[in-house]
Amino acid sequence: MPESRPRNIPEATVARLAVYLRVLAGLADDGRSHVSSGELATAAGVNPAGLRKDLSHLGPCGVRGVGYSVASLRDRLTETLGGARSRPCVLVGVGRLGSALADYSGFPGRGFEFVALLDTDPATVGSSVAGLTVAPVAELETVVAETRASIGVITTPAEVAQSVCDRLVAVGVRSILNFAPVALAVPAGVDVRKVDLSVELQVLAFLDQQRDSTPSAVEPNRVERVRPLPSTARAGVR
Amino acid sequence: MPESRPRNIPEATVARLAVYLRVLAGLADDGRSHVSSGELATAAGVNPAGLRKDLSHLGPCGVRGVGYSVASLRDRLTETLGGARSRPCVLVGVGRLGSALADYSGFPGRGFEFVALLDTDPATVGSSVAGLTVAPVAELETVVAETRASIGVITTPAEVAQSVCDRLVAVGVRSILNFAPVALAVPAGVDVRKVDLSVELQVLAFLDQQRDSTPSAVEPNRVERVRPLPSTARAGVR
DNA sequence: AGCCGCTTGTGAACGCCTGAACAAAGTCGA
DNA sequence: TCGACTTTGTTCAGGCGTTCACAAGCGGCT
Repeated sequence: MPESRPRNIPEATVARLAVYLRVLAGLADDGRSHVSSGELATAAGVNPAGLRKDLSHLGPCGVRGVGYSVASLRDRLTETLGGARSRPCVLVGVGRLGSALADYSGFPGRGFEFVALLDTDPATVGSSVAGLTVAPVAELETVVAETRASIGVITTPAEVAQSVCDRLVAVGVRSILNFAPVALAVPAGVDVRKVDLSVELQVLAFLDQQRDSTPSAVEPNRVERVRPLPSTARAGVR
Repeated sequence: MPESRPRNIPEATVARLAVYLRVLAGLADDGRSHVSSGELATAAGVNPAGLRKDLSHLGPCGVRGVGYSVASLRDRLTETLGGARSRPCVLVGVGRLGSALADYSGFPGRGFEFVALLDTDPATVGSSVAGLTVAPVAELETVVAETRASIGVITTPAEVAQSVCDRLVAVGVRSILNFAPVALAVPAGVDVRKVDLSVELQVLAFLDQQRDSTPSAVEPNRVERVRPLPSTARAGVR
């Protein structure tokens, strides 16, 4: 019985599960054997009730009156998130952002693993980044076919992002993480997640400006800790 | 009359406004004078109706039957998002990710501007990144006071992120963008946005795995183009 | 000058996610 | 062995965001 019943887990929940997994890894290193939902929630920066709801998506995995077993919950999350083996990822565009991301492959058990890095710059091609040798982007089709990569990461300039995306899709990549500031057009059946670092800063700047405009806003809200959202977190006066 | 009435714009809308602004800048460079909501929406990767709703938050700014004036809408978005002047940002942790971000300061009119880069590594301190000289992190308090920075960006290792955050908050920074994989604890009145690159990849890996587990899922959904969300976009079979 | 077509702006419904309160269950102590 | 406390798992209501669909308004053509 490989997968039990988690047929449809909300995307926001999946993102939080990954956070829980990281916290649990830290707790395991500290030698902890059990955790309560409250402690785990504060460490992850979420609401305890929400955490329990998230965990309920993969069936009962805690013991009432005691809490969650760190090791077993960690293993269960690892299995749910990453499956048995890590999925191979290809990264295109080994600039500063690209090489920083390549290092996130870090330790296994995360569900993904970089198997190839591609770039056009002759000065970068051939160099070693995160234990991999950078290959020329001209070999994209060959590399994807050999590694059977199903995930592509685009950290190229915006001008070439769409063409790189098209080539990735053409050779079978159906999951793409896009850091280029463009909206990629893809056929049905392809997942695209977009991360826009510039937009994140602009949003923060807007909130900062808005707060200055209203020194003491009408709502004296109080929040003790950060209240994370799918990918971003906010807390404080609005 | 500086600000008209946009007292409370949803955060998700603000993120999209930043995207629209970038698209408009490109259209202006191409010499376009007017755009329809449909064209702008496809370029930004959103729904036309949603785009109009987003724009409605800052009052009527289009002409019925014609569309939006590229230049005037761009100016209006610039004013709304960034205000009159760019807000000063301090970045702590000039690694690969940090230096990549520093370059995003790129051209002005984005609402933010890096005014200082800090790091602890003696090899990095003193070097020039994105036109700025990296200062030692020990001078954090002095630098923030001199530059009156109100936004802090944390691209340090996770171990020191909380202490850096505490120091930033102590000297008056009330908006923080956190790239370290930890949940920062901050007092009320401080905004924290978190970007977790590792989680993004894990979510993508999960979706990829889930799709493989269900070759032909129960729902034969069809989507022609990417359907973006606040910070991420997805499209395709689930 | 009047009509037609196009586009914006807005109102309402749908669905999702979040947050809180309640019941089930298991353990520890007596 | 029984009771009570602790903590999980679930259910319910509330809010937010997105989407669809229609009315209002403006330009261009005849």
